[in-house]
Amino acid sequence: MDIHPAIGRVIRRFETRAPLTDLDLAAIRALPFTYRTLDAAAYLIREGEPPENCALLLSGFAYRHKVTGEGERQILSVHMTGEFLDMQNSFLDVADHNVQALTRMEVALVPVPALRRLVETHPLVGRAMWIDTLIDSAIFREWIVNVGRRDALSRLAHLLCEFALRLEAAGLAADRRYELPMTQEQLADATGLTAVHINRVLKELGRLGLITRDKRAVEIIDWDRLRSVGDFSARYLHIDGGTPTVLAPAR
Amino acid sequence: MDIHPAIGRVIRRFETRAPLTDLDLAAIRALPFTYRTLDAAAYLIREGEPPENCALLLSGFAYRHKVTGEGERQILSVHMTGEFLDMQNSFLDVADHNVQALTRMEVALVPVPALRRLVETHPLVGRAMWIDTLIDSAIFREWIVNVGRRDALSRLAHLLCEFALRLEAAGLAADRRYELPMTQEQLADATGLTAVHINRVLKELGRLGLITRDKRAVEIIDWDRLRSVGDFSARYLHIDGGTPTVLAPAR
DNA sequence: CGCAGTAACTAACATATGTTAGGTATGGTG
DNA sequence: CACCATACCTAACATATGTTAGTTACTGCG
Repeated sequence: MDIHPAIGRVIRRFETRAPLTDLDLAAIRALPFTYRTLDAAAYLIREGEPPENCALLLSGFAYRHKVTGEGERQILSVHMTGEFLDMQNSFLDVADHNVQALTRMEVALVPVPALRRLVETHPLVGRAMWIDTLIDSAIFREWIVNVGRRDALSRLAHLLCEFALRLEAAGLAADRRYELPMTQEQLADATGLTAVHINRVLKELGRLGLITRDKRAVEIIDWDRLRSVGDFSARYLHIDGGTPTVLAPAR
Repeated sequence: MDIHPAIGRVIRRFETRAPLTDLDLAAIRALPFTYRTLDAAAYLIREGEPPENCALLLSGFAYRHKVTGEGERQILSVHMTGEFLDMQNSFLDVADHNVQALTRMEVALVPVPALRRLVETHPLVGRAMWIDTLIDSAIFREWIVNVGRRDALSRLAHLLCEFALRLEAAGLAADRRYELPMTQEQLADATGLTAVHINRVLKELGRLGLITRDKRAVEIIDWDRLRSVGDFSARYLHIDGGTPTVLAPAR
C-alpha cells in the first residue's frame, strides 16, 4: 500500500516533536485509515456528538466553529493540509464545537479507539500528538488576544500574517503569496467582526500598501509593516516544534 | 512523607480521565516536588523564557495572560487549587505567555525533565495529563467565542457561570456562592472590556437581580437567568472528564 | 490612628464598529 | 447564453463600548 504524501508530511512533523523509532513510524502507517472526500461546507463533526473518527487532512482546508445562542458564529481555527483534525475532540466524551470543510477536501479517517490504542502502546507518538494539540492551544490563546484586545485593522493583519507563516511552514505557500479560501463573512467570523467591516479593513490594508488581493489570492507586499500593524510575533506558532532538550536519534 | 491534599485532588481527577494503576499513582506521588509560596502578582513564568518547572497549585489562584504591543493585557485563563499550571508550556520550547499569581498561592514545583520522564514511562498518566490540557483548550475556545461574539453583559455573566461551576466541581465552593479574587480591571482584561464598562455591567447584573456582590464575594441569585443572559452551557467544561469508553478498574 | 496606595465608582463625551439596505460583480449550471 | 446564487462592495446612520478625568471607599501598614 503506498502512503499518501500528506501522511508523510505529518510523520515528518511528528519527528520534530519527539524522537520516534521505526516501530513508532510503522504503527502510524499501519493505522486503519479510510479515505473520503468532502464537499465544501460538509460537517466532519458537530457539537454535541461523540467523536468517532479523527481525520487527517490530506488536501484542502477545514475550520472549527461554535454558534452562540443568538445565532452568531465564531470561527475558532482554520486547518490546512497535513494537520490532524480533531485530536481536540477525540479524547473527550462529546464534541464541544463543530468542524466543517472550508473547501472541498480529502481526509483519512482513523477510528478513535484505534488512535487511543496507538498512543497507549507508543508513548512517543502520543507525545508528538500531545505537542500538536498544545500548539493548537497556543494558537487559541493568541486568538483570544486578537479578538479581545486588538482593533479591526490589527486583527485582520494578524490573521493574514498567521496564515502566511503557517502555510509556508507547511510548504503550501512561498514568497508571501497564498490562496486564502475564506469569504469576507468567514474572515469576519474568525475575527469577531462583521462582513461589512472586514470589507472596509481589507481595502484599508490595500490602500496602505500592505497587501493586494485578487479573488482569494493574497499577496503580502510589505511584510514588515503588516507584521507591525498586526502586532504579530511568530513565537506562539512554535514552528520549530517541541522539545529541544531531547534530540531525535540520527538516522 | 505525607501528601498534600491538593495532590490527592489531582490524582482523583486524573483517575476519572484514564484508568491508572497503583504504579502510576506511586509514580505521581514520587515526583520530586519542591514546595514554594508566592505572593500575589508574582510571576511563575514569563513569555519568552524556557519552561523549567511545572507547578501544581496547592492553594490560591493563578492566571495566564499576554500583553499586546500596545501594552494592553488580555487574560487567557484563571486557575484554581488542584490544577496543574503549565503543562501548556512544559512540552514546548519557549513559553508563549505569562503565568502569574492572582492571589498569594502555594505551589508544588516539578522540574520539566522529571515530568517528561513520568509521561514517557507511564503512558496512562500522560493520557490523563493530555486530557487535562485538552480541557484547557476547550475553555480557551469558549473564551474566543465569549470575547468575539457576546456583548458585555453576556460576557461577564458567562464568566461568572464558568467560575461557579469550576469551583463547585473542584469542591471549592457550593450554593452558587464563591470568592472571586479578581479586581474589576482584571475582569475587564479577561473579557476584552475596560474596567469602567465592567463596573457598569456588574451593577447591571445586580440591578437585574442575577447576582449580589460584597467585596470579592459573589452570590448567584438567579442561576437560570444568569445562565441564559450569559448564553452559558457547561458542555465545554467536560466536568465529567475524559474517555468514558475505557472505564477505570474497580478498586 | 492617619496615611498612602489601590480599588471602586461615576459622568460627560468620543469613536470604532455594527446595522440596514441596498447595488454590482462573479461564477457555476442548465 | 441567461439565470441564479453567492460574494463583494458601499453609504448613511445607530449604538455599544471606550476615554478621560475625576471622587469616594477601602485596606494594610507604620
